[in-house]
Amino acid sequence: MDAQYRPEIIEPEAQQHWEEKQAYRAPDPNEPGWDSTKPKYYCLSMFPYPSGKLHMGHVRNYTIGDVLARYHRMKGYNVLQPMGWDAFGLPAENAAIANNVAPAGWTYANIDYMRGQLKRLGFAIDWRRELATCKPDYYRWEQWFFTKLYEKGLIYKKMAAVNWDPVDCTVLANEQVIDGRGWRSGALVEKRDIPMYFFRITAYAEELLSGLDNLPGWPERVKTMQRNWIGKSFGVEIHFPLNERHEDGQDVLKVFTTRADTLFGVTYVAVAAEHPLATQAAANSPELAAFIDECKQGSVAEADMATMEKKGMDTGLKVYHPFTNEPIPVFVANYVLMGYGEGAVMAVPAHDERDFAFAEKYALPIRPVIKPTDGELELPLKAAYVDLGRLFDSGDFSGRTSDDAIEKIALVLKNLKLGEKRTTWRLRDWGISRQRYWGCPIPIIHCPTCGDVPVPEDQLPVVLPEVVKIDIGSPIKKMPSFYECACPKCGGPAERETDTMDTFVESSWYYARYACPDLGAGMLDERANYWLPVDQYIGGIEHAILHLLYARFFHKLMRDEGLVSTNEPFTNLLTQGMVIAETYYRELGDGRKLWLNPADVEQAASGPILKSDGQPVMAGGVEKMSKSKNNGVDPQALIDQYGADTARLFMMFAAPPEQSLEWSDAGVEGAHRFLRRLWKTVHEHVERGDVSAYSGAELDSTLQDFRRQLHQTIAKVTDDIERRKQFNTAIAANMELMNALARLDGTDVLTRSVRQEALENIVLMLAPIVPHICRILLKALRPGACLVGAAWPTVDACALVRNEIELVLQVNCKLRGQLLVATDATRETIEKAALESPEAQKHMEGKPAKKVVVVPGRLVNIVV
RNA sequence: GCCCGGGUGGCGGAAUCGGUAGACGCAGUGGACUCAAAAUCCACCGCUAGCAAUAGCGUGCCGGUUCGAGUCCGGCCCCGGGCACCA
Repeated sequence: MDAQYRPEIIEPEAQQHWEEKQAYRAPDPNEPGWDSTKPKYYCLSMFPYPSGKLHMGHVRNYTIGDVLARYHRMKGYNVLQPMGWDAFGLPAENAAIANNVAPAGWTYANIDYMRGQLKRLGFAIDWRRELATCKPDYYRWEQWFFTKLYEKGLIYKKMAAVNWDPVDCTVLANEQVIDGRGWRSGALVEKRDIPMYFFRITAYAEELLSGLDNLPGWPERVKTMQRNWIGKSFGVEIHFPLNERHEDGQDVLKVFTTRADTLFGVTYVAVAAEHPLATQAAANSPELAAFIDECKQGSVAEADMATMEKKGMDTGLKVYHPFTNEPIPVFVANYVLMGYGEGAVMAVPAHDERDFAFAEKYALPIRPVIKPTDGELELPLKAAYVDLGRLFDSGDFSGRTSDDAIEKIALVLKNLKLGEKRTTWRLRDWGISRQRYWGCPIPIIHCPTCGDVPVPEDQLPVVLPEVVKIDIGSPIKKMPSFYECACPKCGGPAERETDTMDTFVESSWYYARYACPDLGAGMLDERANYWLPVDQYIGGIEHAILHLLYARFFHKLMRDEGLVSTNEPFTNLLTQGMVIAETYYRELGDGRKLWLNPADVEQAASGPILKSDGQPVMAGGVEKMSKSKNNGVDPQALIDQYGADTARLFMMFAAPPEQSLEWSDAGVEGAHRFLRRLWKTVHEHVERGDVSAYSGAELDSTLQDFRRQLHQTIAKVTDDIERRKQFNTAIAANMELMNALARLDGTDVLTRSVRQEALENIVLMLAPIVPHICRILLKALRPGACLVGAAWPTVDACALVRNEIELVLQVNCKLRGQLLVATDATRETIEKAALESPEAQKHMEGKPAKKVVVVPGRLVNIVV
């Protein structure tokens, strides 16, 4: 064994060895190497978008996955850890325009570079399963599945709003709309309705909601976010007649409310700008038409809708209160969403904050009808009273509680045929059409006679041309060779759909395809049912809702198509916190921002400056590492300087996985120092000659204490990795053990055998985190041993036994000393010993004890 | 704006079920080794007062429950993630 720790030599050597031996190949059932007695463990990290280089978030994500994969391998599982590329997406098009290259070439070059980086980090990946979603052998099955769903009616077409840039004449992603303007053109963005395909995710809303209750391995916060997102709410649909006389079959304005108890407090109703009533009223009011146009400005993003100034305009139309027949004005309001509920809301300013603000702004009446169950309202209201309570000024319903009134009002409305109880969902159907080039083509042919016809299976895949010239707008929309085709039904001339699919579609089923990436005859085969569900899924918390909900949805779609047999795709979920970093930018002349990488910026006395020109830059706040804000930190420099093990160790030691982490490389030295110390310790030990690990001779108290710490550490580290998934404390425990080992001097055989036992176990415990160095150290300690196939350490229960324990002694909750008692001491003995101890006597100052609290194994607190 | 998290020394963090706040590491200070430096090793290291023993304060802020709160409850402030076309 070399006296020096040289990661630059041992790491590539280990990686080459693993690759040659296919050490991390995960055998499928009945393949060579498959062992039917081993339980399977499918460990999956979210695949990366090939943006160019890895960033620290990737290192964090994949190291967590690798630690869990390697740990379970040591525990005797048949472990699958695959890797692939979420290869379609917007950044490829942007890069293509900026550098005048084709998105495909750019993407493949990035994949090659990033694959090299992943291999350099030494992850135990089965690389033969690698897939890229932009390859036809992957997306052809997505297209095939699309046609199946289309035939089942689970996909349909409707009009929906997009961000329209009127200067570039192109659709913009929400990310490309900044302060209501197109990022390239700077033009004011408009909402425009275009036809789009939708996945009927709402048909699965109930199951997506209830299924969360059967996912104990998911973080509660993710389940809460998904529940809120799905947003099942029970309420009442109320019909406001458009005519004064209530007659059957008359026109009504439908609204949905969860607060039917406030019905007598309605002082106006508000409809969305796209609502038919608004259109009708605008026909003879140019002023209103102008206002409706104004509402159509701005982006379609909900965050923009919710933060913009609430505006409205009276349509002049009236509806009539279903109970009192009172006329109620109809407003058009920019905050009412056409896509949610009925595109109309009843407004109760007294009991809704938004309505209250709106009513104050437009001097509309505020009519309180709910008061606290055990008190009175302070009138006039200074703010909306939004809690449930008791009704007043509400006709026959006055005096009832809110809950009671909601039931009763729904019943009476139903009898009047003016409404009924209803369940609504916040979840909307999933629009998947994108007017972009670099995505999976939607397999539909538009025929003037037959309408929309799905592409037959034998004509799949619809291949996306990879060699294109790209500027603003999708090249396939200008490419007759792509879109001109014959109708599969009637054979007449027809046109192919030129929209592509949302990239979330590819990432909704890739986890299943890893089981059988080579399958040419179908989407999935029996191997998927062996490996699925994923036992451990690891990825960023930013995917808590969309990606994870879509993947759950897709799994159910695949189940109902008979492709998989389980209900949920991911049994256990670990949501890693974001790696965040400061963002820096400079304003360009036209108001746009040029984002600068933190690596190119340094802190001067005057503030941040660009290293290259020494001129100041603006700090834009701390955000998740991303391509668009250019604040990703490339791990390559770290790997080059210290090696993969140090990068992995430091990343795992920096913070627990679920916590967000502001990037700083302060402390990398310490991680590296620890590995050098570990190397040196093993080297010195083995240089003294072979010794076998301790096996049961009589020990003095020092060695006994040390062995107890060793086996406590094994227990703790096992629990930290397996249950707590907290690696920083697992590393810290090993560091403490190393510190204790360093204090253990003595070169007799017994001490050396205990040291051998400790070092073997430390090396095995650290192996999932720093596999390269541990591979060499294990070989040095146990000549002939191999890390691949090594077993996880076990706890020697005998080493943990102790006769006495130390309790904390408190007087009035203040720490006053320690108390050594027998492990099996009774409460009475402990109390007596505590009261008699000199520390207690001193601080009790002769006063009698009011109470003595004994917490077994922990402390005694004497209250005086 | 709405939904979900987080806030502990100079810094990253620990305290797992309400029981010793600050493990482990970084930075810093002092020392050993060295011609010197690097590396390594040893010691100290929350704040205030004190020579010290020790005392008081201390987990974003305000209040509450409890013998006991970083941990539980109520209210606020700040930071991060998501908001359906970034992935």
